[in-house]
Amino acid sequence: MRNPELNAGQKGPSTPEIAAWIRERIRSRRFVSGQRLVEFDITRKTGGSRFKVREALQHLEAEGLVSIEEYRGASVRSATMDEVRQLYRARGALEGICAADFTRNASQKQHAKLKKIGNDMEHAVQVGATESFATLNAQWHELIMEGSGNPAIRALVQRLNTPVHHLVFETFYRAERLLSAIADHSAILAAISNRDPAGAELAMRQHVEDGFTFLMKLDKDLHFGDEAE
Amino acid sequence: MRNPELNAGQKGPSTPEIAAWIRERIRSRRFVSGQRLVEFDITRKTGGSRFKVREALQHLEAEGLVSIEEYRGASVRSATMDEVRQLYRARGALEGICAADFTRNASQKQHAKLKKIGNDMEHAVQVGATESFATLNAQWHELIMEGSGNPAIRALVQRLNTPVHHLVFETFYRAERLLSAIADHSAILAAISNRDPAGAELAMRQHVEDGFTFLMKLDKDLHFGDEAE
DNA sequence: GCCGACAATATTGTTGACAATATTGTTGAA
DNA sequence: TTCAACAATATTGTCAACAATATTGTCGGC
Repeated sequence: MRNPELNAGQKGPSTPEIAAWIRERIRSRRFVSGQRLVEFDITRKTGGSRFKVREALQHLEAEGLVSIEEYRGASVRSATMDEVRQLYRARGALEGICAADFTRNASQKQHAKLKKIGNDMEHAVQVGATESFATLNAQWHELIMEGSGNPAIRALVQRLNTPVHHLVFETFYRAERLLSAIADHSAILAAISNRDPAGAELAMRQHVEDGFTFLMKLDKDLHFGDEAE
Repeated sequence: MRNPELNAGQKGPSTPEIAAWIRERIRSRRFVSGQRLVEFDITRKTGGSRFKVREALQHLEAEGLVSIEEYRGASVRSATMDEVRQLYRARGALEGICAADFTRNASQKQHAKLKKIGNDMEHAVQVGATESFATLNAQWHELIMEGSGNPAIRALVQRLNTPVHHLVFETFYRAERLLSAIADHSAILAAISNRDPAGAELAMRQHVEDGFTFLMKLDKDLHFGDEAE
């Protein structure tokens, strides 16, 4: 148990690598909400120096993933349900814009690819391949943001997603949601194909906000009887 | 010239204070785009230790205001015009959402205050009080985000604004823009008063995007003949 | 005079030690 | 037993010295 899990050559991992390591652990729920992130532990487990670990934590704080208190160090930040609602509202607006801009700016190739991913997703649902559905879904949304010519928004949305990932993950194991997502995607694709930016925007926003509604229901089921804090 | 400009008691300024000091200088164009921020200089001028200066710079990097390269340190990041366009597009979407939500959620008091600030702005234009117009304008937009019940979006927009502040600043010295902004605000207020969320959203988005159009024209005038980097 | 190689300086990255503070454990009395 | 005061430990914040790298200045050859 002495060897670090992260080993980048001789010199130890870089600050971004450490940040990514922590981020991944938060995503995968190995670091849970509220858990304190002790510098020394991370130092040992990643093999990075304390200085770099500190830097990494600073970055994560700026991203909103952890919160740092004086003399108490960093801990995993938990988004309240209301915060998640706000973030989803923002995401809906931003991805809506991207859908509209995709309609205007995307290349023929990107249009084709979007259609293909959509088909693959339908197939994944029929087969029941949940993980590949999740991957495809992420690709689908990424593609729309990419084709819209708005890398800045894309980066923004990526950040918005991070603090709520654990919940999103659960979503992909519910068949109802999968089917409804497929239907939404078809509607969005139809609007895009019809060169209807406003329609695409509206449909996309609805899709994202429905995602939140579903999430909220799910959360009620999962954390039934949890006490706060 | 030996005394630091920033003096917080005996122990020197804190990390956030240093960050704010740098931020302010970038805003006011005393640090211009591309300029390198040498740690030692900032150390001397603020009175903070190098360690804290470093931390402050890290924070600013995460905010997107400066970029840090290995062994070359921090320099003021310049947003390209296309980036500014994307940021404004995002801002339009987000503030649009806020306008719609303000219509639904804001208190009577907030409605009244919005109206009052609007009147004050008109007055400021008539008198030609540019600075107070700028302040009021910021307050006006803040109030809408506040009354919308979306603090997360508010924080997001605040970030979006920072990297383009120098340009925005110039805007407030052009009478045409001031008048057009007043007109936009009236339209937005009207929609809000009529309890028309969709109308408010549309008007707000248009307002923000018009701001960008104006900015772009302005930029062409100002940097006429500038060579790129 | 102009250009490239080398030396000198300046600047940043990193490490380790120490100080300040919080957290935990222990003791003793009510 | 239970609680508060104190001591011990753990953890983070800060600093100063050193190493690595970039930038600038200088010299010699062409």
